[in-house]
Amino acid sequence: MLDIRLFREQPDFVKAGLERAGVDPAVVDRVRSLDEQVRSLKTSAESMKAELNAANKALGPLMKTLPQEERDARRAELRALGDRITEADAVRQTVETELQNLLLEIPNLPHEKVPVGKDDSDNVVVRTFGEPRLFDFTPLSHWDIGEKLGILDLERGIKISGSRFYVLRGAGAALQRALITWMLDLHIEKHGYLEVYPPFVVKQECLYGTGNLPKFADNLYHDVEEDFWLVPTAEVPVTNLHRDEILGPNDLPKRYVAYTPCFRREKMSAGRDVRGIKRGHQFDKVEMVKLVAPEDSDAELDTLLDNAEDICRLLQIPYRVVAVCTGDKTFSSAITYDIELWAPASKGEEGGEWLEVSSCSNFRDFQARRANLRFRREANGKPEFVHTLNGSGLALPRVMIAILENYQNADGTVTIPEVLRPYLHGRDTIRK
RNA sequence: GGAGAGGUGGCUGAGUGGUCGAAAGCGGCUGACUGCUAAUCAGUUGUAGCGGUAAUAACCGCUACCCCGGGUUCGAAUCCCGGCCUCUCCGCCA
Repeated sequence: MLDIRLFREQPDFVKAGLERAGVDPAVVDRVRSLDEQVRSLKTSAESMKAELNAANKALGPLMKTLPQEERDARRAELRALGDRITEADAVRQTVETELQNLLLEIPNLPHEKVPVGKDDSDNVVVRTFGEPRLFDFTPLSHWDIGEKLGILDLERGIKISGSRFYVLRGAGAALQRALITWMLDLHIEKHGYLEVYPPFVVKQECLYGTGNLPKFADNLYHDVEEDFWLVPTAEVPVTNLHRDEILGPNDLPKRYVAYTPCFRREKMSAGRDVRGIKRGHQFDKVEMVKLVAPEDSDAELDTLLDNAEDICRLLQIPYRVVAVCTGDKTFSSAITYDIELWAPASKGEEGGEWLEVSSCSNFRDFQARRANLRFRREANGKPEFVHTLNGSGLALPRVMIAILENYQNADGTVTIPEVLRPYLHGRDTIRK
Protein backbone atom coordinates (compact mmCIF):
# COMPACT_ATOMS: atom_id res chain seq x y z
CA MET A 1 0.00 0.00 0.00
CA LEU A 2 1.22 3.45 -0.81
CA ASP A 3 1.42 6.16 1.83
CA ILE A 4 -1.70 8.34 1.71
CA ARG A 5 0.55 11.31 2.45
CA LEU A 6 2.29 10.76 -0.86
CA PHE A 7 -1.06 11.34 -2.57
CA ARG A 8 -1.61 14.53 -0.61
CA GLU A 9 1.85 16.01 -0.89
CA GLN A 10 3.25 14.70 -4.17
CA PRO A 11 0.34 13.71 -6.40
CA ASP A 12 2.32 14.30 -9.59
CA PHE A 13 5.07 11.98 -8.42
CA VAL A 14 2.53 9.23 -7.75
CA LYS A 15 0.85 9.81 -11.10
CA ALA A 16 4.14 9.59 -12.94
CA GLY A 17 5.04 6.37 -11.14
CA LEU A 18 1.71 4.73 -11.80
CA GLU A 19 1.80 5.79 -15.41
CA ARG A 20 5.18 4.10 -15.82
CA ALA A 21 3.66 0.95 -14.34
CA GLY A 22 0.88 1.11 -16.91
CA VAL A 23 -1.84 2.15 -14.47
CA ASP A 24 -4.29 4.94 -15.20
CA PRO A 25 -3.09 7.87 -13.07
CA ALA A 26 -6.66 9.09 -12.70
CA VAL A 27 -6.92 6.98 -9.51
CA VAL A 28 -4.72 9.53 -7.82
CA ASP A 29 -7.40 12.18 -8.10
CA ARG A 30 -10.05 9.76 -6.88
CA VAL A 31 -7.94 8.95 -3.85
CA ARG A 32 -7.38 12.63 -3.14
CA SER A 33 -11.04 13.46 -3.40
CA LEU A 34 -12.07 10.57 -1.14
CA ASP A 35 -9.35 11.50 1.32
CA GLU A 36 -10.58 15.08 1.49
CA GLN A 37 -14.13 13.92 2.03
CA VAL A 38 -13.08 11.59 4.82
CA ARG A 39 -11.14 14.30 6.55
CA SER A 40 -13.86 16.89 6.43
CA LEU A 41 -16.48 14.37 7.56
CA LYS A 42 -14.17 13.42 10.39
CA THR A 43 -13.63 17.00 11.46
CA SER A 44 -17.32 17.80 11.64
CA ALA A 45 -18.13 14.57 13.49
CA GLU A 46 -15.33 15.22 15.93
CA SER A 47 -16.59 18.66 16.79
CA MET A 48 -20.02 17.19 17.49
CA LYS A 49 -18.39 14.57 19.68
CA ALA A 50 -16.52 17.25 21.57
CA GLU A 51 -19.79 19.02 22.19
CA LEU A 52 -21.49 15.83 23.39
CA ASN A 53 -18.60 14.86 25.63
CA ALA A 54 -18.53 18.27 27.27
CA ALA A 55 -22.30 18.25 27.79
CA ASN A 56 -22.18 14.78 29.30
CA LYS A 57 -19.38 15.72 31.59
CA ALA A 58 -21.38 18.66 32.86
CA LEU A 59 -24.57 16.68 33.14
CA GLY A 60 -23.15 13.80 35.19
CA PRO A 61 -23.00 15.45 38.59
CA LEU A 62 -26.33 17.22 38.02
CA MET A 63 -28.30 14.05 37.38
CA LYS A 64 -29.13 13.55 41.05
CA THR A 65 -30.19 17.09 41.77
CA LEU A 66 -31.97 18.16 38.61
CA PRO A 67 -35.76 18.03 38.62
CA GLN A 68 -37.20 15.10 36.70
CA GLU A 69 -38.60 17.22 33.89
CA GLU A 70 -35.35 18.98 33.18
CA ARG A 71 -33.40 15.74 33.31
CA ASP A 72 -35.65 14.24 30.68
CA ALA A 73 -35.30 17.31 28.52
CA ARG A 74 -31.51 17.22 28.70
CA ARG A 75 -31.50 13.53 27.94
CA ALA A 76 -33.66 13.92 24.87
CA GLU A 77 -31.50 16.74 23.65
CA LEU A 78 -28.28 14.81 24.01
CA ARG A 79 -29.80 11.69 22.61
CA ALA A 80 -30.66 13.64 19.45
CA LEU A 81 -27.10 14.88 19.22
CA GLY A 82 -25.85 11.34 19.71
CA ASP A 83 -28.06 10.13 16.90
CA ARG A 84 -26.71 12.76 14.57
CA ILE A 85 -23.18 11.66 15.40
CA THR A 86 -24.04 8.04 14.68
CA GLU A 87 -25.38 9.02 11.28
CA ALA A 88 -22.35 11.16 10.48
CA ASP A 89 -20.04 8.33 11.47
CA ALA A 90 -21.86 5.90 9.23
CA VAL A 91 -21.41 8.20 6.26
CA ARG A 92 -17.74 8.69 7.08
CA GLN A 93 -17.28 4.95 7.47
CA THR A 94 -18.71 4.30 4.01
CA VAL A 95 -16.41 6.79 2.34
CA GLU A 96 -13.43 5.66 4.36
CA THR A 97 -13.98 2.02 3.41
CA GLU A 98 -14.20 3.04 -0.22
CA LEU A 99 -10.89 4.85 0.12
CA GLN A 100 -9.22 1.90 1.86
CA ASN A 101 -10.43 -0.54 -0.78
CA LEU A 102 -9.14 1.71 -3.51
CA LEU A 103 -5.74 2.06 -1.86
CA LEU A 104 -5.47 -1.71 -1.45
CA GLU A 105 -5.83 -2.15 -5.20
CA ILE A 106 -3.19 0.36 -6.25
CA PRO A 107 0.13 -1.29 -7.12
CA ASN A 108 3.54 -0.29 -5.86
CA LEU A 109 5.45 2.42 -7.68
CA PRO A 110 8.36 1.15 -9.75
CA HIS A 111 11.88 1.77 -8.49
CA GLU A 112 13.73 4.38 -10.57
CA LYS A 113 16.08 1.68 -11.91
CA VAL A 114 13.28 -0.43 -13.43
CA PRO A 115 13.31 -0.42 -17.24
CA VAL A 116 10.13 1.05 -18.71
CA GLY A 117 8.16 -1.39 -20.80
CA LYS A 118 4.79 -2.82 -21.64
CA ASP A 119 5.12 -6.55 -21.07
CA ASP A 120 7.69 -9.31 -20.68
CA SER A 121 9.04 -8.71 -24.18
CA ASP A 122 10.47 -5.45 -22.83
CA ASN A 123 12.37 -7.13 -20.00
CA VAL A 124 16.11 -6.61 -20.14
CA VAL A 125 18.72 -9.36 -19.86
CA VAL A 126 21.38 -8.00 -17.54
CA ARG A 127 23.82 -10.92 -17.50
CA THR A 128 24.20 -14.54 -18.46
CA PHE A 129 26.21 -17.42 -17.04
CA GLY A 130 27.49 -20.44 -18.94
CA GLU A 131 26.85 -21.62 -22.44
CA PRO A 132 23.99 -23.87 -23.53
CA ARG A 133 25.37 -27.36 -23.96
CA LEU A 134 25.81 -28.70 -27.47
CA PHE A 135 24.29 -32.17 -27.76
CA ASP A 136 25.57 -34.85 -30.10
CA PHE A 137 22.13 -36.44 -29.87
CA THR A 138 18.64 -35.04 -29.78
CA PRO A 139 17.91 -34.11 -26.18
CA LEU A 140 14.66 -35.38 -24.73
CA SER A 141 12.15 -33.29 -22.85
CA HIS A 142 11.98 -33.82 -19.10
CA TRP A 143 8.63 -35.58 -19.35
CA ASP A 144 10.11 -38.13 -21.71
CA ILE A 145 13.19 -38.59 -19.56
CA GLY A 146 11.08 -38.79 -16.43
CA GLU A 147 8.68 -41.37 -17.78
CA LYS A 148 11.48 -43.49 -19.28
CA LEU A 149 13.45 -43.55 -16.04
CA GLY A 150 10.31 -44.23 -14.04
CA ILE A 151 10.89 -41.20 -11.81
CA LEU A 152 7.93 -39.13 -12.99
CA ASP A 153 4.34 -40.34 -13.20
CA LEU A 154 2.16 -37.73 -14.85
CA GLU A 155 -0.81 -40.00 -15.51
CA ARG A 156 -1.32 -41.07 -11.95
CA GLY A 157 -0.99 -37.52 -10.71
CA ILE A 158 -3.90 -36.63 -12.94
CA LYS A 159 -5.80 -39.71 -11.83
CA ILE A 160 -5.62 -38.93 -8.15
CA SER A 161 -5.77 -35.11 -8.19
CA GLY A 162 -6.51 -33.85 -11.71
CA SER A 163 -4.64 -31.88 -14.30
CA ARG A 164 -1.49 -30.02 -13.27
CA PHE A 165 -0.65 -32.62 -10.62
CA TYR A 166 2.07 -35.23 -10.88
CA VAL A 167 3.83 -37.88 -8.86
CA LEU A 168 7.58 -38.16 -8.37
CA ARG A 169 8.92 -41.65 -7.81
CA GLY A 170 12.14 -43.18 -6.58
CA ALA A 171 15.18 -41.19 -7.64
CA GLY A 172 12.91 -38.37 -8.85
CA ALA A 173 11.47 -37.84 -5.40
CA ALA A 174 14.91 -38.29 -3.84
CA LEU A 175 16.47 -35.76 -6.20
CA GLN A 176 13.92 -33.13 -5.29
CA ARG A 177 14.40 -33.84 -1.58
CA ALA A 178 18.18 -33.62 -1.99
CA LEU A 179 17.83 -30.29 -3.77
CA ILE A 180 15.67 -28.88 -1.00
CA THR A 181 18.07 -29.90 1.73
CA TRP A 182 21.13 -28.76 -0.19
CA MET A 183 19.64 -25.34 -1.00
CA LEU A 184 18.55 -24.82 2.60
CA ASP A 185 21.98 -25.78 3.90
CA LEU A 186 23.69 -23.45 1.45
CA HIS A 187 21.54 -20.47 2.41
CA ILE A 188 21.90 -21.21 6.09
CA GLU A 189 25.60 -21.97 6.25
CA LYS A 190 27.11 -19.98 3.40
CA HIS A 191 24.69 -17.07 3.03
CA GLY A 192 23.66 -16.55 6.65
CA TYR A 193 19.92 -17.08 6.64
CA LEU A 194 17.85 -18.46 9.49
CA GLU A 195 15.67 -21.40 8.59
CA VAL A 196 12.00 -21.26 9.53
CA TYR A 197 9.26 -23.80 9.08
CA PRO A 198 5.97 -21.92 8.80
CA PRO A 199 2.37 -23.10 8.52
CA PHE A 200 1.21 -23.84 4.98
CA VAL A 201 -2.22 -22.35 5.61
CA VAL A 202 -2.68 -18.76 6.66
CA LYS A 203 -5.35 -16.29 7.67
CA GLN A 204 -6.47 -13.81 5.09
CA GLU A 205 -4.73 -10.90 6.83
CA CYS A 206 -1.41 -12.39 5.78
CA LEU A 207 -2.45 -12.32 2.16
CA TYR A 208 -3.49 -8.69 2.44
CA GLY A 209 -0.09 -8.05 4.00
CA THR A 210 1.88 -9.36 1.05
CA GLY A 211 -0.53 -7.98 -1.54
CA ASN A 212 -2.09 -11.20 -2.84
CA LEU A 213 -5.45 -10.03 -1.58
CA PRO A 214 -7.77 -8.43 -2.40
CA LYS A 215 -6.82 -8.41 -6.08
CA PHE A 216 -5.59 -11.92 -6.75
CA ALA A 217 -8.01 -14.16 -4.86
CA ASP A 218 -8.62 -16.21 -7.98
CA ASN A 219 -5.11 -17.61 -7.86
CA LEU A 220 -5.52 -18.87 -4.29
CA TYR A 221 -7.01 -21.97 -2.71
CA HIS A 222 -9.41 -21.03 0.04
CA ASP A 223 -10.98 -23.31 2.63
CA VAL A 224 -14.33 -21.68 3.18
CA GLU A 225 -15.26 -23.70 6.26
CA GLU A 226 -12.30 -22.61 8.33
CA ASP A 227 -11.46 -19.48 6.33
CA PHE A 228 -7.95 -20.79 5.78
CA TRP A 229 -5.91 -20.00 2.70
CA LEU A 230 -3.22 -22.28 1.27
CA VAL A 231 0.04 -20.44 0.81
CA PRO A 232 0.96 -19.63 -2.81
CA THR A 233 4.56 -19.10 -1.65
CA ALA A 234 6.52 -19.07 1.61
CA GLU A 235 6.76 -15.32 1.13
CA VAL A 236 3.29 -15.04 2.64
CA PRO A 237 3.76 -16.71 6.04
CA VAL A 238 7.39 -15.63 6.44
CA THR A 239 6.92 -11.96 5.58
CA ASN A 240 4.01 -11.94 8.00
CA LEU A 241 6.01 -13.47 10.86
CA HIS A 242 6.51 -10.02 12.36
CA ARG A 243 3.21 -8.52 11.30
CA ASP A 244 1.90 -5.95 13.79
CA GLU A 245 5.24 -5.86 15.53
CA ILE A 246 7.72 -3.11 16.22
CA LEU A 247 11.20 -4.57 15.96
CA GLY A 248 13.99 -3.20 18.12
CA PRO A 249 17.16 -1.34 17.09
CA ASN A 250 19.19 -4.55 16.91
CA ASP A 251 16.60 -6.80 15.29
CA LEU A 252 17.35 -5.85 11.69
CA PRO A 253 18.21 -7.21 9.28
CA LYS A 254 16.14 -10.38 9.46
CA ARG A 255 17.13 -12.92 6.86
CA TYR A 256 14.93 -15.99 6.70
CA VAL A 257 14.88 -19.02 4.47
CA ALA A 258 11.98 -21.44 4.36
CA TYR A 259 10.99 -24.50 2.47
CA THR A 260 7.27 -24.86 1.73
CA PRO A 261 4.98 -26.32 -0.85
CA CYS A 262 3.13 -23.69 -2.85
CA PHE A 263 -0.45 -23.91 -4.02
CA ARG A 264 -1.78 -21.96 -6.97
CA ARG A 265 -4.98 -22.24 -8.94
CA GLU A 266 -3.38 -20.89 -12.12
CA LYS A 267 -6.68 -19.57 -13.40
CA MET A 268 -4.84 -16.88 -15.31
CA SER A 269 -2.70 -19.35 -17.22
CA ALA A 270 -5.34 -21.93 -18.10
CA GLY A 271 -4.16 -23.99 -21.05
CA ARG A 272 -0.58 -22.75 -20.82
CA ASP A 273 2.42 -24.93 -19.99
CA VAL A 274 0.28 -28.00 -19.56
CA ARG A 275 2.97 -30.52 -20.43
CA GLY A 276 5.33 -31.86 -17.84
CA ILE A 277 5.96 -30.33 -14.47
CA LYS A 278 6.66 -26.75 -15.44
CA ARG A 279 3.47 -25.31 -14.00
CA GLY A 280 1.52 -27.24 -11.37
CA HIS A 281 -1.12 -26.45 -8.79
CA GLN A 282 1.29 -27.70 -6.16
CA PHE A 283 5.03 -27.26 -6.21
CA ASP A 284 7.88 -26.97 -3.77
CA LYS A 285 10.06 -23.96 -3.28
CA VAL A 286 12.83 -22.69 -1.06
CA GLU A 287 12.30 -19.01 -0.41
CA MET A 288 14.47 -16.28 1.07
CA VAL A 289 12.77 -13.38 2.85
CA LYS A 290 14.44 -10.29 4.28
CA LEU A 291 13.27 -7.50 6.54
CA VAL A 292 15.72 -4.63 6.46
CA ALA A 293 16.17 -0.93 7.18
CA PRO A 294 15.05 1.25 4.24
CA GLU A 295 18.51 2.52 3.42
CA ASP A 296 19.81 -1.05 3.10
CA SER A 297 17.21 -2.54 0.81
CA ASP A 298 18.89 -1.81 -2.51
CA ALA A 299 22.11 -3.50 -1.44
CA GLU A 300 20.18 -6.37 0.16
CA LEU A 301 18.45 -7.04 -3.14
CA ASP A 302 21.83 -7.41 -4.81
CA THR A 303 23.01 -10.01 -2.31
CA LEU A 304 19.64 -11.76 -2.36
CA LEU A 305 19.90 -12.10 -6.11
CA ASP A 306 23.49 -13.30 -5.85
CA ASN A 307 22.49 -15.90 -3.24
CA ALA A 308 19.91 -17.27 -5.65
CA GLU A 309 22.34 -17.20 -8.57
CA ASP A 310 24.83 -19.10 -6.44
CA ILE A 311 22.55 -22.13 -6.62
CA CYS A 312 22.56 -22.00 -10.41
CA ARG A 313 26.31 -21.55 -10.61
CA LEU A 314 26.98 -24.46 -8.28
CA LEU A 315 24.62 -26.64 -10.31
CA GLN A 316 26.61 -25.62 -13.40
CA ILE A 317 23.52 -24.89 -15.43
CA PRO A 318 23.44 -21.90 -17.82
CA TYR A 319 21.24 -19.08 -16.61
CA ARG A 320 20.46 -15.46 -17.24
CA VAL A 321 19.30 -12.62 -15.05
CA VAL A 322 16.48 -10.48 -16.35
CA ALA A 323 15.45 -7.03 -15.15
CA VAL A 324 11.66 -7.12 -15.15
CA CYS A 325 10.18 -4.04 -16.80
CA THR A 326 7.57 -1.70 -15.34
CA GLY A 327 4.73 -3.32 -17.22
CA ASP A 328 5.62 -6.86 -16.19
CA LYS A 329 6.53 -6.40 -12.54
CA THR A 330 4.18 -7.76 -9.95
CA PHE A 331 1.63 -5.74 -8.05
CA SER A 332 3.59 -5.40 -4.78
CA SER A 333 7.16 -5.16 -5.96
CA ALA A 334 9.13 -1.99 -6.63
CA ILE A 335 11.85 -3.78 -8.54
CA THR A 336 12.28 -7.39 -9.62
CA TYR A 337 14.99 -9.50 -11.19
CA ASP A 338 14.14 -12.92 -12.55
CA ILE A 339 16.60 -15.76 -12.85
CA GLU A 340 16.03 -18.10 -15.76
CA LEU A 341 17.66 -21.50 -16.17
CA TRP A 342 18.28 -22.91 -19.59
CA ALA A 343 16.23 -26.03 -20.37
CA PRO A 344 17.24 -27.44 -23.75
CA ALA A 345 14.10 -29.48 -24.47
CA SER A 346 11.41 -28.00 -22.28
CA LYS A 347 9.27 -27.09 -25.27
CA GLY A 348 9.40 -30.59 -26.69
CA GLU A 349 9.77 -30.54 -30.48
CA GLU A 350 10.26 -26.80 -30.45
CA GLY A 351 13.45 -27.07 -28.43
CA GLY A 352 14.68 -25.20 -25.40
CA GLU A 353 13.66 -22.21 -23.37
CA TRP A 354 14.69 -20.07 -20.44
CA LEU A 355 12.75 -21.16 -17.39
CA GLU A 356 11.97 -18.72 -14.61
CA VAL A 357 13.22 -20.34 -11.42
CA SER A 358 13.47 -17.30 -9.19
CA SER A 359 12.00 -13.88 -8.84
CA CYS A 360 13.92 -11.56 -6.52
CA SER A 361 12.14 -8.40 -5.45
CA ASN A 362 12.42 -5.38 -3.25
CA PHE A 363 9.00 -4.28 -2.06
CA ARG A 364 10.30 -1.31 -0.11
CA ASP A 365 7.64 -0.35 2.47
CA PHE A 366 4.66 -1.46 0.35
CA GLN A 367 4.10 -4.77 2.15
CA ALA A 368 5.34 -3.43 5.49
CA ARG A 369 2.64 -0.78 5.46
CA ARG A 370 -0.04 -3.36 4.71
CA ALA A 371 1.30 -5.74 7.33
CA ASN A 372 2.06 -2.98 9.85
CA LEU A 373 5.61 -4.18 10.11
CA ARG A 374 7.80 -1.61 11.80
CA PHE A 375 11.09 -1.08 13.60
CA ARG A 376 12.81 1.50 15.78
CA ARG A 377 16.29 2.79 15.04
CA GLU A 378 16.79 3.73 18.67
CA ALA A 379 15.21 2.43 21.83
CA ASN A 380 12.94 5.46 22.14
CA GLY A 381 12.78 6.36 18.48
CA LYS A 382 9.70 6.66 16.33
CA PRO A 383 8.59 3.45 14.65
CA GLU A 384 9.26 3.30 10.90
CA PHE A 385 8.17 0.79 8.32
CA VAL A 386 10.80 -1.78 7.35
CA HIS A 387 11.59 -2.72 3.78
CA THR A 388 10.75 -6.27 2.74
CA LEU A 389 12.41 -8.38 0.07
CA ASN A 390 12.15 -11.91 -1.13
CA GLY A 391 13.39 -14.26 -3.76
CA SER A 392 13.11 -17.90 -4.61
CA GLY A 393 16.15 -19.95 -3.96
CA LEU A 394 14.87 -21.81 -5.97
CA ALA A 395 11.58 -23.19 -7.28
CA LEU A 396 11.98 -26.96 -7.39
CA PRO A 397 10.13 -28.34 -10.41
CA ARG A 398 11.89 -26.11 -12.90
CA VAL A 399 15.28 -26.85 -11.39
CA MET A 400 14.38 -30.52 -11.78
CA ILE A 401 13.51 -29.89 -15.41
CA ALA A 402 16.81 -28.11 -15.98
CA ILE A 403 18.81 -30.87 -14.32
CA LEU A 404 17.08 -33.68 -16.20
CA GLU A 405 17.38 -31.96 -19.57
CA ASN A 406 20.89 -30.52 -19.19
CA TYR A 407 22.45 -33.53 -17.53
CA GLN A 408 20.88 -36.19 -19.74
CA ASN A 409 23.12 -38.68 -21.50
CA ALA A 410 22.79 -40.40 -24.87
CA ASP A 411 22.00 -43.71 -23.15
CA GLY A 412 18.95 -42.24 -21.40
CA THR A 413 20.58 -41.88 -18.00
CA VAL A 414 20.96 -38.60 -16.14
CA THR A 415 24.15 -37.55 -14.39
CA ILE A 416 23.61 -36.11 -10.93
CA PRO A 417 25.24 -32.68 -10.40
CA GLU A 418 28.26 -33.03 -8.19
CA VAL A 419 27.06 -30.78 -5.40
CA LEU A 420 24.02 -33.00 -4.86
CA ARG A 421 25.81 -36.31 -4.61
CA PRO A 422 26.55 -36.04 -0.88
CA TYR A 423 22.80 -35.63 -0.41
CA LEU A 424 22.12 -38.82 -2.41
CA HIS A 425 24.48 -41.20 -0.66
CA GLY A 426 27.20 -40.52 -3.21
CA ARG A 427 25.09 -41.63 -6.14
CA ASP A 428 26.24 -40.09 -9.44
CA THR A 429 23.72 -41.26 -12.03
CA ILE A 430 20.01 -41.82 -12.33
CA ARG A 431 19.33 -44.92 -14.39
CA LYS A 432 16.36 -47.12 -14.93
C1' G B 1 -15.28 -32.46 21.46
C1' G B 2 -17.05 -31.41 27.09
C1' A B 3 -16.39 -28.11 31.66
C1' G B 4 -14.30 -23.81 33.80
C1' A B 5 -11.13 -19.16 34.21
C1' G B 6 -9.42 -14.98 31.87
C1' G B 7 -7.92 -11.05 28.09
C1' U B 8 -6.47 -3.40 31.07
C1' G B 9 -0.48 1.05 29.26
C1' G B 10 6.81 -1.69 27.77
C1' C B 11 5.82 -5.54 32.02
C1' U B 12 3.03 -7.04 36.73
C1' G B 13 -1.61 -5.64 38.30
C1' A B 14 -6.18 -2.57 40.52
C1' G B 15 -10.50 -0.58 38.70
C1' U B 16 -18.82 0.73 42.83
C1' G B 17 -21.81 3.11 34.72
C1' G B 18 -20.12 9.70 35.16
C1' U B 19 -14.49 13.35 38.41
C1' C B 20 -10.74 6.91 34.22
C1' G B 21 -6.19 7.61 29.33
C1' A B 22 -7.01 4.76 33.48
C1' A B 23 -4.41 3.44 40.86
C1' A B 24 -0.01 1.04 42.50
C1' G B 25 4.56 -1.39 41.59
C1' C B 26 8.48 -2.57 38.07
C1' G B 27 11.02 -0.78 33.90
C1' G B 28 12.45 3.83 30.95
C1' C B 29 13.83 9.08 30.88
C1' U B 30 15.38 13.85 33.52
C1' G B 31 17.38 16.07 37.76
C1' A B 32 19.45 16.14 42.96
C1' C B 33 22.84 13.73 46.19
C1' U B 34 27.10 10.51 46.66
C1' G B 35 34.99 9.57 44.41
C1' C B 36 32.48 5.94 40.09
C1' U B 37 28.69 2.16 39.98
C1' A B 38 24.84 0.82 43.18
C1' A B 39 21.29 2.74 46.54
C1' U B 40 18.07 6.91 47.87
C1' C B 41 14.89 11.18 46.79
C1' A B 42 11.99 14.37 43.36
C1' G B 43 9.84 14.92 38.74
C1' U B 44 8.52 12.68 34.26
C1' U B 45 6.99 8.66 31.08
C1' G B 46 1.30 5.30 25.74
C1' U B 47 -0.13 5.47 20.49
C1' A B 48 -2.59 7.46 16.34
C1' G B 49 -5.63 11.11 13.61
C1' C B 50 -7.15 16.20 12.92
C1' G B 51 -6.57 21.50 13.89
C1' G B 52 -3.66 25.68 15.75
C1' U B 53 0.99 28.34 17.50
C1' A B 54 5.75 27.24 15.84
C1' A B 55 8.37 25.75 12.06
C1' U B 56 11.25 20.77 10.83
C1' A B 57 12.90 19.70 17.76
C1' A B 58 8.73 21.37 20.48
C1' C B 59 3.98 23.24 22.66
C1' C B 60 -1.50 23.64 23.00
C1' G B 61 -6.56 21.92 21.85
C1' C B 62 -9.98 18.25 20.10
C1' U B 63 -11.06 13.07 18.73
C1' A B 64 -10.18 7.84 19.03
C1' C B 65 -8.02 3.59 21.42
C1' C B 66 -8.59 -0.68 28.34
C1' C B 67 -8.57 -8.13 22.64
C1' C B 68 -12.09 -7.29 18.05
C1' G B 69 -17.19 -6.15 16.34
C1' G B 70 -22.16 -4.94 17.58
C1' G B 71 -25.89 -3.31 21.41
C1' U B 72 -28.13 -0.85 25.97
C1' U B 73 -27.52 4.30 28.09
C1' C B 74 -27.71 11.32 28.22
C1' G B 75 -22.91 8.76 29.52
C1' A B 76 -19.38 2.10 29.03
C1' A B 77 -12.69 -0.33 30.70
C1' U B 78 -17.14 -1.24 33.81
C1' C B 79 -23.74 -3.89 31.67
C1' C B 80 -25.65 -7.25 27.33
C1' C B 81 -24.78 -10.20 22.63
C1' G B 82 -21.37 -12.28 18.91
C1' G B 83 -16.34 -13.40 17.56
C1' C B 84 -11.06 -14.21 18.35
C1' C B 85 -7.18 -15.59 21.57
C1' U B 86 -4.82 -17.58 26.15
C1' C B 87 -4.79 -20.82 30.42
C1' U B 88 -6.62 -25.17 33.52
C1' C B 89 -9.19 -29.93 33.88
C1' C B 90 -11.53 -34.14 31.20
C1' G B 91 -12.05 -36.98 26.59
C1' C B 92 -9.86 -38.29 21.81
C1' C B 93 -5.70 -38.56 18.57
C1' A B 94 -0.58 -38.23 14.83
